Amino acid sequence: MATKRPGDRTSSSGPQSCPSTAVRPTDSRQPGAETQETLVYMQCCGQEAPNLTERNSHRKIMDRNHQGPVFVPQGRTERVWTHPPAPRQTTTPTIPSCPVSAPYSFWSPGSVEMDEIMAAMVLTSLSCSSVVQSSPQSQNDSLPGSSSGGGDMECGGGELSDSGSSGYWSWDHGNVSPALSPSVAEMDSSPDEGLHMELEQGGELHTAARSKSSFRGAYRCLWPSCGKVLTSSVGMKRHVRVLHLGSGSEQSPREEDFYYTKISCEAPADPSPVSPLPPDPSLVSPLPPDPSPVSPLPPAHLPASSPHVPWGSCGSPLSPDPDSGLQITSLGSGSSRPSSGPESAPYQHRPLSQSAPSSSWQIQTDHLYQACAPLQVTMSSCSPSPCCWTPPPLTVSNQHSHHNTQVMTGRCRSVSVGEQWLQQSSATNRLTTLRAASPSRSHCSFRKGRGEAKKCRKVYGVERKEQWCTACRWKKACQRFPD
DNA sequence: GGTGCCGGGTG
DNA sequence: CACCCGGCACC
Repeated sequence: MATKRPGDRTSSSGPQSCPSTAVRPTDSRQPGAETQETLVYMQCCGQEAPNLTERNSHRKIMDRNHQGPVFVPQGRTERVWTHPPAPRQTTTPTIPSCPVSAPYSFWSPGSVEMDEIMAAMVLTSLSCSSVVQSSPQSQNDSLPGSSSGGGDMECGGGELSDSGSSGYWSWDHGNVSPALSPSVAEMDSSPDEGLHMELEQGGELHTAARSKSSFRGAYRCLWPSCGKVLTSSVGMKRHVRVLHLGSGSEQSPREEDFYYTKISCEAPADPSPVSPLPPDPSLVSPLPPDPSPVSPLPPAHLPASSPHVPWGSCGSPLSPDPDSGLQITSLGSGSSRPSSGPESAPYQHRPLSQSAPSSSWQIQTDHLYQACAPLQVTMSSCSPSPCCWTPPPLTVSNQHSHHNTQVMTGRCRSVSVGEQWLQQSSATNRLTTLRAASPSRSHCSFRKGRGEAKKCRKVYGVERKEQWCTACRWKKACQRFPD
């Protein structure tokens, strides 16, 4: 019943999810995610991360993940959840070198502070660099002890990233540890990752400290809630294949190309904190790697893009950043979508190689699609208001997610697209998504604005009812063009 | 009023 | 389940 639903939302999602969200992103909501993040940050900053014990284990996992192509979402989630306790561990390390002095206050005992700190850090990092990467394993193993907090960061990032959120972590570390010149070691050897890029970035960042803009070429994952940025195409392909397409078996190698785009950005000086390409922590992949990317949705970019918001891993929407959307958008089809205002963001992202336009559409659609599902999940994880586009149903740990998942999940996958529709809808969808994202969690919801969604009825018309998806025919939620 | 979809009914 | 439809929220 309609009435009922709304109620649910409010009760579960609204209040609970964002208790005091407005102010602070990380609150009690999701202990797991938040804590984790916190942890990561701390470590990164502090580097020494005394608490590594737990970390280490995680790292290992991460490392594995990095190296190994296969990520198990579950792993991520679990890890994440496990963390919660960890934060406390962070003792008050004396971390002198962190550039970001203010934030560091986190050492101080309140978790709350931690949150704030995190937020600050995130902002900082965002401004500094957009590009991130999952870090290589090697560092992790070696441990943070060595001066580089970077290692930890990455680790943390890695995990997250692996899980889907990774990207942003990485950059965080970059930002965070500007002072620390990331030791070369950090960079690590794996060619896949395109570490060298990091190096450069790191170096620049460190040197210039976030203030300047460093140019980088990187590959950004276009997957809806994943904003992961890698320096190497190979690494990105792998990322896409593993995390988004599934173990990568089915898809033709080519397919990955559609899911990422090359970007060159000048970072830093970016005034807008949010904008940086955030690798969306959110995530990713739970969706079954559907080989055929067919989903009507336009690039979920928006949501994805914003994801950068570190906290929560939510993708983002905290602050509805138009910026984020930009990047992704571009790739859709260069020609077709000029760029909506927001898209024109400061960063210049270039759609790289997306070869066939048509394909790109599909991809986008998929993203959206997926995005939907994930969203719910994300929300849960995201602490603050934002909701999110994140992903993995796996993570479902929250209240919100429950219902969302149920609903969304179901729909996610079926779909064949009405191409035409896509184009039109894509634009609209985007908007929709944005909206949804920005408001608080609730949006994820089910009933979305009517006007924007095109369903079978609109697409095919009543006359061609045969072509409607069964759900539409039965007056159920449209499966073909899910919100 | 048209649409999208939940909730419920029937076979 | 598949197939329908009443009814309601949205637009």
